[in-house]
Amino acid sequence: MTKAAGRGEQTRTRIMDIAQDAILVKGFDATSIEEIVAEAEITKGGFFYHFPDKNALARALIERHIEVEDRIFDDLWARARELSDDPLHATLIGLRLLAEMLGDMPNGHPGCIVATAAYQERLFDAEVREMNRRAVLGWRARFRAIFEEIARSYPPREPVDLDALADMVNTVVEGGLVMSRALGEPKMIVGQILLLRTFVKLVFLPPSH
Amino acid sequence: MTKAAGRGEQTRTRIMDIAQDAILVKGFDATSIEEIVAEAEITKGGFFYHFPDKNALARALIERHIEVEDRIFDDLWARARELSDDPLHATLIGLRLLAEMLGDMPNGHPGCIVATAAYQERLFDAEVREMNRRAVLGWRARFRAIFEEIARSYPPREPVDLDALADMVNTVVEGGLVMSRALGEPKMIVGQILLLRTFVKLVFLPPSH
DNA sequence: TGTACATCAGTGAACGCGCGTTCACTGATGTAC
DNA sequence: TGTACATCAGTGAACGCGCGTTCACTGATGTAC
Repeated sequence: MTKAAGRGEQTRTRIMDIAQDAILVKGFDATSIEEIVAEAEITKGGFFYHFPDKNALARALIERHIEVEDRIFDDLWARARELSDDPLHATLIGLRLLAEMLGDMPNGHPGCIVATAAYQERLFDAEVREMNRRAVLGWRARFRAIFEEIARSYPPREPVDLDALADMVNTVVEGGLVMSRALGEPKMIVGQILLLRTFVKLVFLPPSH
Repeated sequence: MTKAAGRGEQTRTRIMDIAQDAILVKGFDATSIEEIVAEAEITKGGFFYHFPDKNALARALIERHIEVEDRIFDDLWARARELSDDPLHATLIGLRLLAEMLGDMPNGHPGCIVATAAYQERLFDAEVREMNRRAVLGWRARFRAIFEEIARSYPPREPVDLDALADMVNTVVEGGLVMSRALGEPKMIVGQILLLRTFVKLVFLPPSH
């Protein structure tokens, strides 16, 4: 649509980028408009030209974050599907790609705005919380469809709730982000995703020996 | 040690309880000293009699939270060990007890202070971050010992990194907390813990048929 | 048993600073005629 | 092609309010003699 973004659009994006980096490190409240505009090299008034108030910035960030995350999942599973037609093997590849992507991020992955919002509930209005909820439900539906397809070809060796299994992907991502932040070991999340991959393999793949 | 807590000790504990509830809902910054002392029915001055500054409150909360969480794991696995001498079955029982405990919490589990701190890094000093790190490493060591014992009797069906598996317990707890908060479904975390239990079973238990 | 002093657990008023928000104004770019 | 006007993307100064922190003082409880 917008081929070349205008000056305003560029500034708006710059504000959001700077704000996101800071918020993921310090939290929403601890990130002042003052420091954002200083780094963006505009004045406070300029900020309020782009966003009616600070909450509008939060809403815009969450909205964008959800879109980006959706696109990442789309891309990874599309690439995985190119590498294997079998749904199970494609998903095992997808999980490996996901682990690689999280491991390749320089000085640690950014963390998840959705998680930040979840732990700072009262800061945001009902609309934001609902956006968050629908995003998580969307991820559930996405992975549930994938696991359903797998289960048709590979009957699970133990009864598993496919919704729970679908949620598990994001549970491990979110939990892994929290844990590797707390540990100060950005690579720790890679091992967690690969372990989830082993679990998926064990659930669906028949014993080979 | 302190058999009957004195008046001061009681007030201090009340402040911490009130603060913890509020912080888990709104985040640290969004929780003002003013609202804490209002609910505790003391004045601001009273707060600063107990804590030199607001960061000292955060440190005390994290310290206490880690102790409580340690005790919970101790208790659950001790009870599980009473119910089965076999390390694998005891752990499967322990995970079920953990799921039950998280599910039984009225109006949702409180969430994890460690996670809050992880996402609000810059608010806290190096000491707090180090406390957090050592707590997570402690949990890793605890569960690694358990899984090592299990692995001696039940050789894993797929090669698994025991440190990663040990971390997985807390990854699923933390991730489950984030996800069930985002979803507004407090029970969702129960399914995630039970799914982890299924994984542990699949990794160690030989095929029964 | 009564008195003097010290410590504990606060009160209550004041302060100042940062932060979000407002608003009148402005230079540059785009559009109509 | 030049002029008039409108819109865009801000500037810069001011405001006010909440929040963390300080501090002098105080009533109740504990301890020494």
